[in-house]
Amino acid sequence: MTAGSIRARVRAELVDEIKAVARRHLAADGANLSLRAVARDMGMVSSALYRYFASRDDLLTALILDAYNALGEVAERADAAVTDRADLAGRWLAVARGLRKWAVDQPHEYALIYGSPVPGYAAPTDTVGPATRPVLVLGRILADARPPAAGRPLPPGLAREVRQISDVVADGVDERIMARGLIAWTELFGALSFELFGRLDKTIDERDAWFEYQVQAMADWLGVTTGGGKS
Amino acid sequence: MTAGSIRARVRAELVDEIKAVARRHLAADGANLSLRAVARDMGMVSSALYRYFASRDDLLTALILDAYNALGEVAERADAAVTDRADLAGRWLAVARGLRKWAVDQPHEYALIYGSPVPGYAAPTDTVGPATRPVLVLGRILADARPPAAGRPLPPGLAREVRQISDVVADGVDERIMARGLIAWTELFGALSFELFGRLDKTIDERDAWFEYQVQAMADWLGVTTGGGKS
DNA sequence: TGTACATCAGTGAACGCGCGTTCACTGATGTAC
DNA sequence: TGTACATCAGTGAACGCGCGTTCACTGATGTAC
Repeated sequence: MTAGSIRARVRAELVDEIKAVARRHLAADGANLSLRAVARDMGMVSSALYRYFASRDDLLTALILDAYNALGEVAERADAAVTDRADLAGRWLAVARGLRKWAVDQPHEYALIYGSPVPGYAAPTDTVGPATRPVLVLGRILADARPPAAGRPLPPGLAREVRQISDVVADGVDERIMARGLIAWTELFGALSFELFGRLDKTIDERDAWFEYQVQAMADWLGVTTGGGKS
Repeated sequence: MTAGSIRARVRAELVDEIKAVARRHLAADGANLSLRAVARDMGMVSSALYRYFASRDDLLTALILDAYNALGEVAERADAAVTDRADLAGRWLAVARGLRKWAVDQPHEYALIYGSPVPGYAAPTDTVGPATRPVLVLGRILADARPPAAGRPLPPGLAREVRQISDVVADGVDERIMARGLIAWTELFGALSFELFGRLDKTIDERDAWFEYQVQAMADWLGVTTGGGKS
């Protein structure tokens, strides 16, 4: 290994450490993360951070990108871990549980990507790719499952758009199926946001059971029931 | 009218004006609202605001309370406007549309109450009442409708909690019905958050149609179908 | 109706703080010959 | 292997800014008798 690569490695490690410290600061400051506070925790002077990130927004963007990628990877791994590839309810549940575990473990990173947008911050275009990674997993499940297309037909304009999504993520599955998937997806993230943003406080303490019930209900509704219900 | 009441009225009007200006500032600053900026817009010196609000957090709390109440009122009015009280899908749809209209019209107030929690801000307990106002409307619809209880049974601990909710808001309706309602509710707010927080950008432009499709699907699923579907 | 006093709204200066970013700099680490 | 130079990491001071909150104050508006 050449000397140059050492410098590069140290640099990469420092970038990682800065991001780790910054992630810890998300809890206290939310999206108005303080560069100076991060520098203090790093034992550096604030201007030194500019060797690693061009601006505060750049650091924030890096955190956002990492969060999307982490979440995407969680979804992919959860799906991949289901050995019976035909068990669609199983795959949906595994992905849902994986996403929730990640979100509960790093609530502030979840808030960063699925919470209210940061005022004055515009995400650069290169966040688009990683942002769609989790949906790709949903798409793959639908594409493999091809559950019966049920429900109301979509109005033409909407149908076109949903089909476009389906073409990209779900191998062109019927738009009613894709719409179902997106609705279940919306419910899933709605559930996560309710739980993490405090809407369940003093109302539902049985968080695990409630989440489980919700995603089971959506699995049933998706038409991929495994018949595990008692009734 | 006595002179004292004039002073009180002027005072109340100023409080309202301050809140209105502050609401406008939510767009730019989000939850880290600047007292000084509000004072500037009011043509006042910043310390003058302390005649009306004890602190910045107090002003924020007032905005949050107003937002909850406004949303609650919107839901109540939308429900009340449906003349056929037995038309449960109609009532659900009316409430959903009303909530969405409000949220789309004042996205920053929506973000304030349904977005990521403000770091360092703890909502005082008197926000609890207004916060539940919208759910009460859902409860009343379920209580009037009593759709067939379908779906999986709830595990005992969860069933107890959901029943408690049902007792408070839905006249003790069966917990499976209440759970359905809550899931639909979660989907509804998930849909609003997706739309308002940018998750639909560059993916679904037909916002109205998509929202309509989603809440129709949930209405059908709630078991309160009016049979309007073509298939 | 008029006067004496109390209440209230708003001012302006100040405190102490933290922030993002720039810039000239010092030393150490790497590269080329 | 040794030297001359270039690159890079990190420092420390500074700029200019905005913030929430306190405090003594001035004048106007209300109240009591």
